[in-house]
Amino acid sequence: MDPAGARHVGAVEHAASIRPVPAGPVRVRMAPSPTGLLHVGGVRTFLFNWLYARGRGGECLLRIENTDTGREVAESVEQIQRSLTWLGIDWDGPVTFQLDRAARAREEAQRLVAEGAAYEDEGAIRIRMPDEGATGWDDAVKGRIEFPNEQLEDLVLVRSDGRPTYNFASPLEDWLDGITHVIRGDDHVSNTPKQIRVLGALGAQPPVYAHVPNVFGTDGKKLSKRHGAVSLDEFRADGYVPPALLNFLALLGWSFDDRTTVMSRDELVERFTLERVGTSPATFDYEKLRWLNGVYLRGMAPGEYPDTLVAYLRERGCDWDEQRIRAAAPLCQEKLATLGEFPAFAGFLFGPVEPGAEALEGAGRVLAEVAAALEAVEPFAAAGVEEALRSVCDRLGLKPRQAFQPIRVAVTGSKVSPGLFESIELLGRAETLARLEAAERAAT
RNA sequence: GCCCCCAUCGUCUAGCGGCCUAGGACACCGGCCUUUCAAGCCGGAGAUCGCGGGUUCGAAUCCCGCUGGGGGUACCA
Repeated sequence: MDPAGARHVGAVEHAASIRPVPAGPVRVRMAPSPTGLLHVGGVRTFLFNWLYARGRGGECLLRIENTDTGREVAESVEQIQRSLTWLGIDWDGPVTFQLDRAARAREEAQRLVAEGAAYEDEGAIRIRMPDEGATGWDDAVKGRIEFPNEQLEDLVLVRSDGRPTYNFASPLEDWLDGITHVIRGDDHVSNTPKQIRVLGALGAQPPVYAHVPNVFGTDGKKLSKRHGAVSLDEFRADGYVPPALLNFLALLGWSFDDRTTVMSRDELVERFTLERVGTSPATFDYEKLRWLNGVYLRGMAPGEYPDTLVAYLRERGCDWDEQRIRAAAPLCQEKLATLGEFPAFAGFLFGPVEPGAEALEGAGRVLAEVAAALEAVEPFAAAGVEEALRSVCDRLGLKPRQAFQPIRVAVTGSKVSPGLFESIELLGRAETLARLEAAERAAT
């Protein structure tokens, strides 16, 4: 035998690994299981699918991998759709369900039995796997991967109760749906040779496989509750905005170059390639997401920010006066990293405050002087307020830094707040004076 | 056990043999600005490229081994 040929072990089984690059349009699929809320790690993978398809005029399907039907499934499915839509990820055609093709799966399995590629075993149907050689593929992100066929067992295609298994249903559907690229999590690598074999038995060409790295929590373990928010819903509730999350997620396992971080949805679509997807798992960095969210919040147009803020607060069940929220928005836009911080930061504009006595210590005089000065300010606006406050400082020989802090605490109830003058303007003369007087009493 | 994958600052990453005395970003530290907090600007610290062998004139980049982590090994997905 030709020694050169013998060395190419894979060649023996290449019938199963030949994978010409599909010539037609790209078609990918996002395949969540309806078992709960959408997990950010999974969403990141869906995002890669979506970016890939949208970037080359392809299609992106949404397929629910359900094995069990249950009442909750419908809710979960809706939840998934709502979350993806919120993020700005859409899909083509109707949502499909794996279970809907159970009958077709059984037919195909029977066909395989008839052809001798599969056999019945205790009521189940198993596929015959080769014992020698190897099954491999050229992964679009990881390169060539091969598994010795002796590792492949005769896997069950259809359970004895008639339901197809995942490793049968998934490749079958990929084939039926004309999926050209399967972009999925790293954890599916070892399923791939099995699925390639299934496809081969079915007489189908395998799609291009691209296994993208998983996303881990801060301890290097699987992302879970104790790391913080994990579902899209939680991030939404915390006040993260879609473009920021989308941008952040895209950077988990993918990069455009050595210096670009902030990218719009369109830029991501235009720039995303599987070639630039990395191979090692990424850790979800909440701090960086927070920073990026702030970047997007600050970058919003003057009209967009208040709208977004109001919508967020309403969604959260907050019934504060809309006009006031809008008026407060500009004071907060550049200071908040998430919308969720607004209530704590600007709440003093919507309800009573309880200044801590320590911060007011010895400030009775300043408070009284400021109250008196504010009586005369006309009109009662930021510029006039500032002028009044500064002249009190001059008169008492205090540095603004020293004098403004107790005033801030008296008026906002906190040492950290939006700009003092603007805050006072918004609060109005009557309320400001009342708070100043209350604080003055507490200070003495 | 066996099979497969992964391994660059704390984190996300750039790097695909010489451009690297390893670049950027978040976080961190210091300064400026300043009514607080942010933001912004300037500067700093931070990686013997997991370890050990090779290959090469030259390796973070290629090869082998090891270690560590992850995944699979189901009539789970």
